[in-house]
Amino acid sequence: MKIYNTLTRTKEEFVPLTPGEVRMYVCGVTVYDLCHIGHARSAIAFDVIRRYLHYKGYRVTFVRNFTDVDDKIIRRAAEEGVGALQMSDRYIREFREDMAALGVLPAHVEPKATEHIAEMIALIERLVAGGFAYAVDGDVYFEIRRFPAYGRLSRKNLEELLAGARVEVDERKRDPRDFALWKAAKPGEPAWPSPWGAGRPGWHIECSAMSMHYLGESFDIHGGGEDLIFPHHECEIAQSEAGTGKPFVRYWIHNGFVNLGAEKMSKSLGNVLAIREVVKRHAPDALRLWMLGTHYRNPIEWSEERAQEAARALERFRPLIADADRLAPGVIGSRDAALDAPSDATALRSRFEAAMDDDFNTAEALAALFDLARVVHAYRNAVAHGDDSARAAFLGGASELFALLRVLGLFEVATTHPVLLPELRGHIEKLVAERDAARKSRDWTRADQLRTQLKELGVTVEDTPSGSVWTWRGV
RNA sequence: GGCGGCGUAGCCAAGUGGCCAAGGCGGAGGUCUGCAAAACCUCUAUUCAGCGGUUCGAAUCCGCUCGCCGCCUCCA
Repeated sequence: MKIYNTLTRTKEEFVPLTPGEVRMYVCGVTVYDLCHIGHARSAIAFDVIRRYLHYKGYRVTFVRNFTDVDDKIIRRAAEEGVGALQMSDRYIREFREDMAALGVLPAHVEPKATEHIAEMIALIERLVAGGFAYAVDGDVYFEIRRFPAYGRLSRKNLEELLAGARVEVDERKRDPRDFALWKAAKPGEPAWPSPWGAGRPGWHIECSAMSMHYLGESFDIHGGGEDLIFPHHECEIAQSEAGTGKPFVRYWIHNGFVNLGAEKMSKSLGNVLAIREVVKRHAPDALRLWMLGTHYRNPIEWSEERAQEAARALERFRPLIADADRLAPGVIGSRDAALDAPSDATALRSRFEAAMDDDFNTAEALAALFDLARVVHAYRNAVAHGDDSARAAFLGGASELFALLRVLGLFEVATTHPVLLPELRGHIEKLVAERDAARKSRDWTRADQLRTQLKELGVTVEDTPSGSVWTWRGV
């Protein structure tokens, strides 16, 4: 399996530190507002990576943090007249709600910065003791010059960084490029006691402290949006490696942006589309399929039309569930229903795996699954036309297909449809039976009338040689 | 200014040296069907922004030109 490593800008063979085990950390969100579809992309990209590693048989430990103390949180909380922690708690709940709606699995550990202040202080003390950091008036800064590898991840030239620095120069710093590890408290701000006085952590230190706390001083994968490469991840490497003297992370993975129109979506530009809004109009699987159609490192442009296309594409898979379920209830969902897939299906599974092994190429992997769907549909047609020998191939192929779709987080629930009330179900079944009777007596007018009536209830009726099949997709 | 990315069919999007350039959406024709829906089959890029070069061979490597975008500041 190959992974594109931002550190080397090449695809590298993936070799975890401990055989059979993967430890990964992904930078989560700063909780001061609702999440937008850019956050959704990052979450889904790493959700798929994590699922695929699990599928490959690795024991995965996945950590995703919450930044719950920060300038923006403090400012927003002050504006709304609520406590900072109260505000961050609220948006953590909102985040979890959004992730659940998107079918993104929870991380194994979801640490909050405010609950790991002690680990941060300990790390900062190590840095000060090692001569990598210095305290000024209750602030503590990391001294960039003491860490020559600074700039390696983002390929920044330190001299140019200095020349191009647009930040206002803080005279107390030894070097304008030095960054804050600890910030002295201003009146009214959340603060914790520390050897340098009351204050709060700088942004970067939390991820170093929490990732090493849960995953060890060296671990396998660290991810996030590509905007985090500099300065965030650059600073994390500096702090962590200066503190421990050990390599911090083996593989750095960064996802591309979601653009709105031609422009990057960002809160500071004010052009954001909340996940909350999007899931009102589009099925989670449609959004996921849309995103996975583009490689995770490439930019992707949001549009309603793209999402609708994805929803139509999804319909190539869906009818197979209902049919497989009718022939052999439970086959699709259950793991122990080990059916032998026909050889054309297993060949496509190999193609799926080869694509995913190549830096998680979900676009290519999906192509294999659409091809697999075509194969399974052909078996389905054969069964529908009375060829009983195709039955096993159909069921085996279908269970293979949906097992692989689930690796991408699609069709998680085997029979995804809204809850159908028993009374409505009874009513529908009565109409379908009535229509069947009309068809038997060749009363086509009546049959078509009933089809129209059913359609108004959200029911699609398909006539097959083995009888009429109906599906309900809500009204 | 520095660093990086992108430009592939009507639209979206894989492919980064060599079988006919994946797949999806859309479109055209056909099979099946009482009608229909779904599905299946066939077709829909002699060509990969443009121009030069390297090579037996390039969408893929190199150079130049044009166009678009990101990072360098909080940001997934």
